[in-house]
Amino acid sequence: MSTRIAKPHPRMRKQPRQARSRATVEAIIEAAAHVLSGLGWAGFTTNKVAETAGVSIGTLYQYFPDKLSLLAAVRRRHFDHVLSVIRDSAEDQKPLRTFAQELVRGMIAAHSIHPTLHQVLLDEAPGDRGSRAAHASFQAQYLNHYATAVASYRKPRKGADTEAVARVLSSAIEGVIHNAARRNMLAAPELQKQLVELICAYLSGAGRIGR
Amino acid sequence: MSTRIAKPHPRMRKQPRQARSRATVEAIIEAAAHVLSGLGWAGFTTNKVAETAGVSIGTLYQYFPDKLSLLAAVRRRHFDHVLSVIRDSAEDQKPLRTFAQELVRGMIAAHSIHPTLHQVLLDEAPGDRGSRAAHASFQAQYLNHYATAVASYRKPRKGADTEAVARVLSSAIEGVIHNAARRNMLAAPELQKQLVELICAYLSGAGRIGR
DNA sequence: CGGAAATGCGAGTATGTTGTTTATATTTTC
DNA sequence: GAAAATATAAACAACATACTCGCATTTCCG
Repeated sequence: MSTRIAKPHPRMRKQPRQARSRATVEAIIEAAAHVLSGLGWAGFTTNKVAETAGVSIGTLYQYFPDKLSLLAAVRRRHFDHVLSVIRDSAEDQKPLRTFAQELVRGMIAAHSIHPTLHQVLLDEAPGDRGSRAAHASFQAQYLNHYATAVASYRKPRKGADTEAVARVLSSAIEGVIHNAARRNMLAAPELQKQLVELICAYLSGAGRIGR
Repeated sequence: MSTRIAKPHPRMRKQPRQARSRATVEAIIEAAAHVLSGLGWAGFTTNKVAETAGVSIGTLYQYFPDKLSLLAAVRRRHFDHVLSVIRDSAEDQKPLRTFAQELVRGMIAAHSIHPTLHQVLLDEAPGDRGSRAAHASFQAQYLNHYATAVASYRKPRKGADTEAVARVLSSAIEGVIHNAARRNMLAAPELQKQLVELICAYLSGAGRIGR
């Protein structure tokens, strides 16, 4: 009984056709994000992901041809989420403080699900060879949204590069949130408040003496 | 908690007595920092460290009983360095902007040697079992120096927790520097300038409207 | 010198990890 | 009820790596 398993293209993953399998795939990606966030890239093993998803290792390999494609799926999902948060915060013309509050609230919420996922994705995990364009695109959009906000809330000054300001602002926010996540302090209201203060103070450009 | 029966961490298996061996040990620690920073905790192998140090693996194990003791040595050295930078920046009574400039310059310099070492040490590498007290002590001193600066430069306000402000400030600075290190942008003068701006703006407490 | 101590070497080993496959079992569809 | 889709988990093969051991080389010191 030779199983006539058609394996014409081993690099193509199987498409989930029934509802059951779609749920399985979703569970796998969710578990992957959880493992990645909790154990880091070093602890990100396919077996561990399958176990966490409550699914057999064979099932995982039925939908993801290899480890990296699974990582790519997680990355895609998370980046889409974060991008939507920034986009929503900066879409209308709001007062500076309102913008800051919504942004901070959204970012904290996004990182509360998988506290260190963002950092792991950026630092530890290997950049995807398969979709390098997608990664660059995310970075560009990410910065672009910040730059838009900076441009609209900060009066133009001589020698103040908007892009540089956007980079400093975004990395400062990320740093604070990442640090808080490491201490399980994301929910602290004091943190949220001070982060808003930081953003408002920087963008309104105070503290400039004799310059 | 009573006395935890931790087997004392053997710092060094053998004490270097001659000048040659002292140089060897130094080379090993330096190489370890380099590997940790460049390859991360996952790429931190004893063989790789020995190779980088231009030293045989056997020599390494003559002075460090195991991998973790080597990590501990790197951690000790780096933390001492960073602490001294903060201490020096905040020692005298200087104008806010001067303090910020010295702090930023020092931190950038400290991270220019091994760009991502700090982050790897905090995030990826396992917390040392042998000297958990030392680690906590570093964290405490680190925050304490920031808190001192915050207290002296920021007028007390109702409901503004000094410690929370210090934590936000320090993590924001770390975030910016870490991000810049990842892009090899640590040397950019625009970064340095904007980071100083951020610190001054936040500590001078501008941007507060109707509160 | 010259012997002893200190230092350095690096192939080898033992032990584990992990991505992936495969043969088989169960569920869904028609 | 049969074929297709989906799930299972044991097993494997390949690789990685922390650490040891026997020996070579350098330094010390009378």
